[in-house]
Amino acid sequence: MSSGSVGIRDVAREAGVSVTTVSHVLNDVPFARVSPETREKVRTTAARLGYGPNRLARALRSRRSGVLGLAIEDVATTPHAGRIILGAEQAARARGYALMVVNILGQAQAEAGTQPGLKSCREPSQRATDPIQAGVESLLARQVDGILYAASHRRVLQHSATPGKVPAVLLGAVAADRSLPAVVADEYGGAAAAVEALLAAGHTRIGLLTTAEENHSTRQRIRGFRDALQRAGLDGASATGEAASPDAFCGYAAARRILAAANPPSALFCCSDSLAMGAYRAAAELGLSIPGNLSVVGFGDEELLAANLHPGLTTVAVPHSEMGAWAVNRLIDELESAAAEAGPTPPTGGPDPVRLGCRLVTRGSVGLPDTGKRQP
Amino acid sequence: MSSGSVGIRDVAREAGVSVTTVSHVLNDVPFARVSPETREKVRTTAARLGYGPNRLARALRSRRSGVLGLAIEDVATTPHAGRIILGAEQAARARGYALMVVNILGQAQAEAGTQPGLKSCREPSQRATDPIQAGVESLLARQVDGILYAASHRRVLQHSATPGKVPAVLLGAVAADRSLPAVVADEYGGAAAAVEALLAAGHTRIGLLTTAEENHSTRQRIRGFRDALQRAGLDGASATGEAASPDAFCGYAAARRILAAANPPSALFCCSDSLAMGAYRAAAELGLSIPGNLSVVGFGDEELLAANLHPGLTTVAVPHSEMGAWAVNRLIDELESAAAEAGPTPPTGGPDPVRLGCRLVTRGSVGLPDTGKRQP
DNA sequence: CTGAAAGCGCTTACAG
DNA sequence: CTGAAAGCGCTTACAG
Repeated sequence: MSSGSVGIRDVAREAGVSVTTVSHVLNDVPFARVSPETREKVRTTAARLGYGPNRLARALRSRRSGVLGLAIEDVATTPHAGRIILGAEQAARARGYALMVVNILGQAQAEAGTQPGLKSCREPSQRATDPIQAGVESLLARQVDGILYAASHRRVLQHSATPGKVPAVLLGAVAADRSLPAVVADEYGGAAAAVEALLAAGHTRIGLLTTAEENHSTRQRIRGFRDALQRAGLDGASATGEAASPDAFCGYAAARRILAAANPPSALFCCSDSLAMGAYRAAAELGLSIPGNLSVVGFGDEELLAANLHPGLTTVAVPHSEMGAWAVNRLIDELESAAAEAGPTPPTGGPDPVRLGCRLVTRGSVGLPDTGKRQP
Repeated sequence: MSSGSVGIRDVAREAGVSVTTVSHVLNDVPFARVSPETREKVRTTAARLGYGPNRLARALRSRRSGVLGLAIEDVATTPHAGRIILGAEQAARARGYALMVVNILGQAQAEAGTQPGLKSCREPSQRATDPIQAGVESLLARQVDGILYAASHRRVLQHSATPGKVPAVLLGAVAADRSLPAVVADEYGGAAAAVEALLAAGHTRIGLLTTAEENHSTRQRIRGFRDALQRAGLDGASATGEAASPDAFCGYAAARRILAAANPPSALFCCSDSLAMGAYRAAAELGLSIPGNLSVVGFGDEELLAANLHPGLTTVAVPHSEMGAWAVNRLIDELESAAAEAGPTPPTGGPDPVRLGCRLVTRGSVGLPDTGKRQP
């Protein structure tokens, strides 16, 4: 009904005014002088008829579709995608925009090899085969007002000549030339917060369970871990285990190595929840109870893992939903300021991406250091 | 560039023909008689100028936006949403459509209480507060050609006066009056397949680990389990454990009860991967190795859990991506047949939803029955 | 304070 | 085989 066949012309006729006036009133056009009585009449008539504007007509005429395009990598394989979509869609709807979504396939794997970019560096003839290019272009062809690009793992995106002529914001990635606004999670700070919680509980021997994989996220988490320990006057390099790959089994193997050492740590900071899951198994096999004999902190807050482990895993949550909302609001701000003033696009927020804080989610895996004697 | 400022008029001028002809050629209008030479000239000119149609203008004129609306429940809290979006978007793009996504919040919880419907049964004044209504209406206001509604847990949706005047397809749910096409997963068959794998391995004492929660999915899985056992001449009611809630901890408690019984089963069919995770812990505590002493099959194929458990969990995968694709294709078929013929909408596919098969994903948790003596 | 008119970029009868 | 013209439903200068 709200998108029924009643148009602005019907409202105008019923209210006894011109379509111009109806348009002015319903859109609250700033400089339109319309008497309060007329406004009221138009409003009630529109409501009575169940008038809803045809967004297509409006978009065509005003050259603004009110639609934001979200290009998102590996929507089905990363559990984060849903939260980004949630945050982005809510924020968009709250400001009167809609979200069009395209999936960018296979970036998790592609990343391991060459670094694909927002705009590929290959010859034009191969362009169509670049999934990023293809996805972004299908959005552009739909007249979206702006684009959000969400990378599944943080990395640097080549994008030379912006995705098109529309503004864009990056999530979980930065542009190689820093020309695009970007929002990332403060994983460094999140890791530090995790360590600080361990320190606060009294731990002084804190091990690190990480993966050998070269990855920006992991590096930030390790740095956050090391720096937090150093600030506390402790050495972070002692008990480190590197899992061959970021799954629980490799985490298990690495954790066993750490815990079998001469002076094993009383707590473990794990660079992912999967690794932490492996640490749980290692602890169980070694007869160490969590958190009685060993405290564990994970990273990622994957509900499915963290809440199902026993005891529940205390872990660092990445603010995906907030990142989605931030990116949308940043994009809309740019769109609307550009529309209001013919002035140049506002500064993109500087060369550095905005960092949103990671929250420590406390469940049951952190306790006091084990003071007692352990079974030999 | 493809959505640049070059319009059909530019192509027409350059090619020395009318806009009508350009439109006819580029859209392959069936009854348009255009000479091959002219066609060729138009095509090359369009390509040379980098012409891309303005979808907004096309949509306004043809009354078809080429956009499908996907209303999806609990996108951030269920791990399935991403796969549905993936399948739906891929299928849509392959047929020239785009996907607009809105999130329907809080249905996982709402479901426990009253059953919300596609169209709520409350007074009109409260409508705006119904999240389903609000989401679907925001899609309709955007002139989508059709709607996909994806429920997070299968249930019956009240929808009396269809979401609007556009066709709709349901995913993981059915309409109360069966008036809408719907696609669901064949969870009954999936459960049966899991049991059959266990039977094939030689198991005859197969326990059931389920939850007390009243839920359509769970009921189907239980029925599939029971019927498969019965077909094999076995009794499925013997070793059953009901977890208070569907998480790993309750699964653990229930599994301990089952396994502590006098004549414990040699295999366990679990109605979810989370429950299976609990079963792993129970087995470990009882000194039972998987699959040496106990075989386990889960349901859901949650990568994060199933692949991280040790050994990997053999489990039933729900075809979310295929459901998304099926629903999109069904919707587009309806849209396009309605456009071609003025004839009535084709039958909705009968009163029953289409059931897509669930695949058994084999990892390492199923083995031969334990023939040997167990530690007392 | 209000309205007549142009036009966004297409598609679609319709005429020839 | 091809084209002139109307019109989808709005917004936006512009005139009064």
